[in-house]
Amino acid sequence: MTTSEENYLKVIYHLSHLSPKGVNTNAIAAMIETKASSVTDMLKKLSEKDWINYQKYQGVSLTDKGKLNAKIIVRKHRLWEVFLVEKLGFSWDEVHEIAEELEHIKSEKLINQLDHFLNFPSFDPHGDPIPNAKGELPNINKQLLSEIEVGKTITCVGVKDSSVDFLQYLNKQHISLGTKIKILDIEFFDRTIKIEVNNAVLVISDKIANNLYVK
Amino acid sequence: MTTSEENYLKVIYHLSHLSPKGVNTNAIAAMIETKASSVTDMLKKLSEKDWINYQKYQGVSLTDKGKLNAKIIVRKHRLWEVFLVEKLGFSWDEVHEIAEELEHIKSEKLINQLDHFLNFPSFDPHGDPIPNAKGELPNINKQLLSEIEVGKTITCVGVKDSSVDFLQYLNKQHISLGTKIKILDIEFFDRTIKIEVNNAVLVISDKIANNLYVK
DNA sequence: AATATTTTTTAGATTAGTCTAAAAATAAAT
DNA sequence: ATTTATTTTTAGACTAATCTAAAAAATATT
Repeated sequence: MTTSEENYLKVIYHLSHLSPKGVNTNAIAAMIETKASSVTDMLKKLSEKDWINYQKYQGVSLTDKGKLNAKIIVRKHRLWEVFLVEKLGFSWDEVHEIAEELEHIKSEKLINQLDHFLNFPSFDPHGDPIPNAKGELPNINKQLLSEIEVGKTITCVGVKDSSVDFLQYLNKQHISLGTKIKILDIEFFDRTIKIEVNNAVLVISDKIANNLYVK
Repeated sequence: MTTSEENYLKVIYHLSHLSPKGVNTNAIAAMIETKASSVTDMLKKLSEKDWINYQKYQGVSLTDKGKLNAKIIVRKHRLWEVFLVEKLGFSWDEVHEIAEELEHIKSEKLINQLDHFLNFPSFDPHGDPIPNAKGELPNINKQLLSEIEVGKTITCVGVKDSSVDFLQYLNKQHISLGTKIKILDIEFFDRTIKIEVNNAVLVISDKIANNLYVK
């Protein structure tokens, strides 16, 4: 499997959660930052290898084989992210790009030894679940902060948007995984939320609340 | 710098120690496992970028810029090897291939943090010196076992040939870095050497003695 | 239902790295 | 000093992954 093929599988895997009935060519092109025509070419190749179900103009889905391959890549990506943060002292907003390269290193033994070395973590530094060696995902029960009612105190367990910008916003507010948050008030007009974090009061937008997972 | 370019620089760096007056096209081709014509094409490109001194039919040498780049790749390769052995529990005969991939991961911060995490090692699992971030190599004083005289007791500090076959031979004989070896006798006829290792007597060939570094 | 818009695919070209086969230069042997 | 052998380079072709431009299919709009 080439690096390029792996990237396509991974992107289709992620997009198929948003559009379960079939992933569009243009959506893939946007994620990979390439042209739709390049995507079509690759889809034919992936279909040839039986990793995706592809019918012209119909959108694609992963086969079982393709899904397992995709999960193994996601597993590698997330384990390397844990390594970078836990062992090498990187911050959670610096690791994605490096993990994008590390995820393509081939050795199966490497990744299983790494898993062991890291003590078989279930979640990466952004709270995303790490598939085990069989591709199985840990159970998760988490909600968006925007779904919590006034008065409740919850714990931050993940981010939906793990862009550098959002992560750095959270750094600035001293919000990280494990941070306790109390919902003080929700403004009806614009869904702005007043919260208590680290013994301080903070007002956050709808957009923030829609990208923070809590439990 | 592409992975392929990095591999050429690395190979030229290693070969230039064996043939300091200029590295031959065919020698490079043999190491990279490619054809001489492919090497010629790449030499033109590397020369274009000012990483090698190249004149048709004359053999090549690295420029200062090229040498520094090569050393950074060697640094990465050897640091990853230390990581694999020290942290992930790999054996010294398993790490080369994986490090061949890891050495091409781009982040400079990554490699410096890894260096720190590993406690700034000076030598890799085969006893080869690790360049520091500036490309400087640690001082080494080592000799081949074949150069030691009868009666001396020395310590194994490295291997010249780090092929899987040789390393596994050493595993079988329980010889590793740090192992003490006493020279009991040298057979004049075939340069076979009788040694004492781990409280046992062992006879080793000329070829073995020519590939073990000791101090 | 016909037309316009968007999405997707095809056709043909490009680039990096490789290859084979043949030509040219260098080195070795008579 | 020729001839022979070896090494290196050139010329032209191939593959994977990409691109642009145009055609075809699907979807949305009137």
